[in-house]
Amino acid sequence: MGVKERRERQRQAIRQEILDAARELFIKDGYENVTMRKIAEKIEYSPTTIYLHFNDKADLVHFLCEEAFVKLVDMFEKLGEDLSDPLLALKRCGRAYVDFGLKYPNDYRVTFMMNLRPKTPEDYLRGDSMGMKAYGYLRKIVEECIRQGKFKDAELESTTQSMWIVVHGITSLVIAMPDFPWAGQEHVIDQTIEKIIAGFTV
Amino acid sequence: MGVKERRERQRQAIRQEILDAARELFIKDGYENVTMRKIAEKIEYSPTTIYLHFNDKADLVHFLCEEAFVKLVDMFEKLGEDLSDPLLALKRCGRAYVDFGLKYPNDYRVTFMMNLRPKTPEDYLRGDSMGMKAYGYLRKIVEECIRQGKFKDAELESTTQSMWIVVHGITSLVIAMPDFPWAGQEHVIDQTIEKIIAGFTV
DNA sequence: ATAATATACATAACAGCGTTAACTTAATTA
DNA sequence: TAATTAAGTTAACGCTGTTATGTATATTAT
Repeated sequence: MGVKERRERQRQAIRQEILDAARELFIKDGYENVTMRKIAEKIEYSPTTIYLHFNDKADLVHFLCEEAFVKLVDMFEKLGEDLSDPLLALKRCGRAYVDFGLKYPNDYRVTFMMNLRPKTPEDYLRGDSMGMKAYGYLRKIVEECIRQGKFKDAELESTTQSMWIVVHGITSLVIAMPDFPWAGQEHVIDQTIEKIIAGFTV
Repeated sequence: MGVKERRERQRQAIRQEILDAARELFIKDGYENVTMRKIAEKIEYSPTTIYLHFNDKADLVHFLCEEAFVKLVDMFEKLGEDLSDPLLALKRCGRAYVDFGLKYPNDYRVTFMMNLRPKTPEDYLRGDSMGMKAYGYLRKIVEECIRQGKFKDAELESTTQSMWIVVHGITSLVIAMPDFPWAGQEHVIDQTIEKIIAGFTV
């Protein structure tokens, strides 16, 4: 009586087809230029089939972005292992954040620059999204900086948010204005991260 | 023979009508929810009339945003007058930037978070947009910080960009995630600005 | 005064979008 | 063999920005 299981497998198979097609288009063209019809055409199904697997376009793309952010979380987990030099870990963490955002600009845009599917304060506190999980790892490193006395008189939550603000500032500005005449993009990125850390280091 | 002048006046009058209607809708509903048809209905013209005055929707909204950014530039001009304490001026300048962005979130979104009508490097260097003019004033203050030796070993352009990155990070993140549980929004804003300045202050 | 011209609009339409309702077809179960 | 369930399609709705075409009016030239 494995008929239900087989059907579920088939169901998941086409769901995956949709995701793969959508991801390819999304990475290439961004949210606005991915259309349900184009996805459908790519997998040779009718557009309405997509709605048997996802509530709407925002739902589908949100799922893609979560998949991408898993990679960021993975990277953060590794960085959080060695906290012997938390300031260095923090710097590397910030740099990893920026690099991730620049590697997946469309995913980053949807997650942190567009406010598609607006969230409530509770959504954030639950921390079920990968973006928020990454925030948690950042906080852990900041916590260790404070614990080891590298940051003096720094309050955990607000300091974490300052750090987040800075790496987001870099990422989002470079994504939004890639052709801006940066004074050495690499240099500016590293410098800004270093200086905000220095600002908290007494 | 003032007929041409009168026609031009009438032409400008309806252009202004379009701008006023568009601005009202834009401030209230944001770029995506302003439609040419809604603007047209508001001024009781056909939608196509708008195209006699603006190339397209992006063109029209861009004009609105430039109008708003004039206010930021005005503010910056005043702040740039007294540079006796350039660090304080820089802090106030950063704070003014953020306050402006939070006061006109839709204008800020279009100008610095959406990359509608993508710009070339030359566009930036010409510095004809109000956003870039504001950048110029920021740089002037940073320049004075360096000149007075408040910032040591700081390079003008990259330091200015680091400052811009920080204030943009604050602004864009708060705009994109207004319901995030900030650890005291005012506090986080001021702290982040203060700490990046401190980072550059040896 | 009449005819030609230029300007200011409007109407209708195109091509696309996300999404929903209704229908068909095929596979499974009773 | 009949009833049921699921999968997928077709057609349509109500939008969107934008363009091509037409019309009426005001100005200019004859």
